Amino acid sequence: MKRRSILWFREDLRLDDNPALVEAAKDSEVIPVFIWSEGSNWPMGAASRWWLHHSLLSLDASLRLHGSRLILRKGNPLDELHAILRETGAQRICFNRRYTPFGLQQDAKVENALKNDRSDVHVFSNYLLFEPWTIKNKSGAPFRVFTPFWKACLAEHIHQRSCIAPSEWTSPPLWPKSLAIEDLALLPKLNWANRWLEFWSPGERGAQSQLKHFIENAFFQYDQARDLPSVQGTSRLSAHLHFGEISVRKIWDSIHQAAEKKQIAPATWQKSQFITELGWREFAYHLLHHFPETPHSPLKPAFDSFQWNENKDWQTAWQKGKTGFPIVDAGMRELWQTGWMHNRVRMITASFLVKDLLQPWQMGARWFWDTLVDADLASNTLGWQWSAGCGADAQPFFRIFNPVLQGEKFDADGTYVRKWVPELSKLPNVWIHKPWKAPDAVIQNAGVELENDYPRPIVRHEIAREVAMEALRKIKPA
DNA sequence: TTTTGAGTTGTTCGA
DNA sequence: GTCGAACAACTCAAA
Repeated sequence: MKRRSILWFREDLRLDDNPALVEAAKDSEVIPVFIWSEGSNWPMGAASRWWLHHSLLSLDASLRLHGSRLILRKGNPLDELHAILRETGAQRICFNRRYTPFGLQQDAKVENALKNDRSDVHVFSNYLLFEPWTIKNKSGAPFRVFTPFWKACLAEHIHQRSCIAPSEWTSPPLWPKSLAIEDLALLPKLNWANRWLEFWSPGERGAQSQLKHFIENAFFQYDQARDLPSVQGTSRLSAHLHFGEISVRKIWDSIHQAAEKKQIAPATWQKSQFITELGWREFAYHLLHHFPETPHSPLKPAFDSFQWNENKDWQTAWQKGKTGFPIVDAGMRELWQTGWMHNRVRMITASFLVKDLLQPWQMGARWFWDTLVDADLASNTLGWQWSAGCGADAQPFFRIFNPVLQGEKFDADGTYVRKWVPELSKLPNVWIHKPWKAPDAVIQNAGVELENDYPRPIVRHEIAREVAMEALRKIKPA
């Protein structure tokens, strides 16, 4: 009898460069399975669930082209895997490792339990370029500064061999029972995400075409364009990467090839800003692994004593994009309307919440977690702690962004603000980032009535900055 | 052990 | 408008 293998999909919703699939298909019938489970202390946010819903549909469609299909289950993963083993008589289970503290822990439990039951378990690594526990500084401790971390990574040999999907594989004579996608209830109940398919193409095919598009149109201009939120200068691969619709190795390889074609040396393209961004993703997982409390606690303990000034009205204004600062409001509305926000604007809105409004960074992190289609525990944590100044790169005094300056610098012609804050669209460029300073006649001409059509600023930045500086000075050293 | 240089993406002030 | 220095201050990483 031919071997029978369960291929357990999680954050690797693709067929290409999927070592677990290659192993599962080796001389074996393949049973692809996805198990929806909500046991984690960071249950998936609403926007990510929307993405997952569509990604699973896409994965099932790809599998069906191979005469296969995706078996959907929900509940405790170990129980479900046991049930499927019983139902199908499979003897092997293959999966790719996850790297959140919860994911690693759960996978270890599952792996041990299954091995104890004499199942044949194969676990692979391909979510990251480097295992978080292999990179160490000269004292053998984890890095807390990005630059030496990434330098140490690049000095390592990168195993960049991708594997390709088996051209065909066999299916079992009978499929185990599967839920319908609707049974997982992943889509939001409100009609919040209805238009998102206009913005995004979840799934492996969408991921690959986005990568191609990025390399052809934006990679070589990344340094100049990545900071401009009105321009498609970034990769927009984050959600695809998070769900493993494309592997980071595949991205690395593709850029390698494109650079080679232009005769750009490895030493050069490996130092490019975009590759460095991949490095930040590695660093985020490095930190999350070594400091698993950081999704809710500051890496720098001194910040435990920081005096926040919780204010529900301000939090709501920030969430809804009604702070009176156009660049902040544009970002928050882009987030709400598309499930995504440009990276530059993530920094601006985060700095504003934490420094200008003195709201706890954890509150912002939770909001992003729920509303971003690319929500990733490692990157979200790193980003918020960086903005708050309590993380791996503590320069809190230097990181109080001026929302007007940032707007004028990175959205000079106001295109981004006009798109997401249309009530200001008729304001001339000079005033687009500071409508409260515009002369009455200009405001009237633009058809805006401050307070009714668009709020006045909920704080004065110059004062808020001083207050934040004072609060930062008061932090007691740990 | 001590010292030294440096740290993703800033802002403000004064010349 | 542009430029460089100062801001305020600490910890990390390596020599």
